[in-house]
Amino acid sequence: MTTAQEARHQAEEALDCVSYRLRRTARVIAKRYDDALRPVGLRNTQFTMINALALLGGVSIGDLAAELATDSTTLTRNLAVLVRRGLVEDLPDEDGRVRRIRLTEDGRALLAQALPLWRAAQQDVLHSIDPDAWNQTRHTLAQVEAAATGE
Amino acid sequence: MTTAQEARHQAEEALDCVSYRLRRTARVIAKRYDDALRPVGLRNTQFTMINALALLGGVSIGDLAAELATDSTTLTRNLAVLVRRGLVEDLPDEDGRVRRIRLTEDGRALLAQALPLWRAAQQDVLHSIDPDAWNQTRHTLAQVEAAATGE
DNA sequence: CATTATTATCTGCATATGCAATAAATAACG
DNA sequence: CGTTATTTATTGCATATGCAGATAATAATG
Repeated sequence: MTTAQEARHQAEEALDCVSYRLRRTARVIAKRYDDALRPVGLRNTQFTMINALALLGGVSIGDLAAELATDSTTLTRNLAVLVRRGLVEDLPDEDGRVRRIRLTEDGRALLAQALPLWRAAQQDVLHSIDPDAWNQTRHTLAQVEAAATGE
Repeated sequence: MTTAQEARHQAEEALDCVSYRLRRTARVIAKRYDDALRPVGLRNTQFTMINALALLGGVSIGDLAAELATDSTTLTRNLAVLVRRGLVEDLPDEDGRVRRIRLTEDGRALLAQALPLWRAAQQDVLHSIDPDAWNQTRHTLAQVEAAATGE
């Protein structure tokens, strides 16, 4: 019979969906970091953007999007929130199409406040698993990412 | 000196953020599955909800939210999209506060169409890594999730 | 049984996400 | 040098996400 039992079996199989598992854990863990960063008024994504800009100041939106593996239209809007708050500024480039993005002094100061909060959350999460587990997982994540984007 | 070099060092450290890595890979992989499911007009999250409902028909929003580790307010809105499309129906319960959610016939039929598309994407992703890698990663994800929610 | 507490869901608000299409500017070409 | 192609960024649209607060209904209490 291919009806009820078969459908049930297939649905159970699909619970192992890689995308579902990743999105689910990402949601749960993001909440953890969001809680940790709340005192400085930053969310996960914002912390990541600011942190990346601390390393790549003066980068274009396209390059930053590639660096963070984000869609550039998403990044445009996410950055707008930080610009509105005075944490980031976007300056014109010689090339009239390009905007150069960089941290303001306020942005850099807030990042300094956020880093200890982030580090506490990070250590908390890492302490919940075997020391090697995160290295293996990070490696696997990088592999599936490369395969998904590289083809 | 604790200024430029130190700040740079800390920012590099924060690139290993567990939350960032998970969200990033989840984004990339979700896109992969979204592409695969586009022919049937379903997105990742919708496929997951419909699939869960194939197993847990007649469940309440709260229970389904707990099952999917999602916020119930998010689920309320995500389900509304599926109800609007006639894939899901929500019926009143004896308890006047509770809504019983279940698939419609159309929803069940669409899931049947979606499953082969999902399976192709899943196999594609799994083939990009070592056979054991996903088992290990899934285990690690479950561990960090449990630690983050259980405390 | 009336009052209070708890529970289930939904709304308002803000951010996050990406596709399709647009606008603006530079680059390439003939 | 003018036309066409390409590149960079933005907007319109729709879904995804969760916190705070509101609403409605049941449960607990005295």
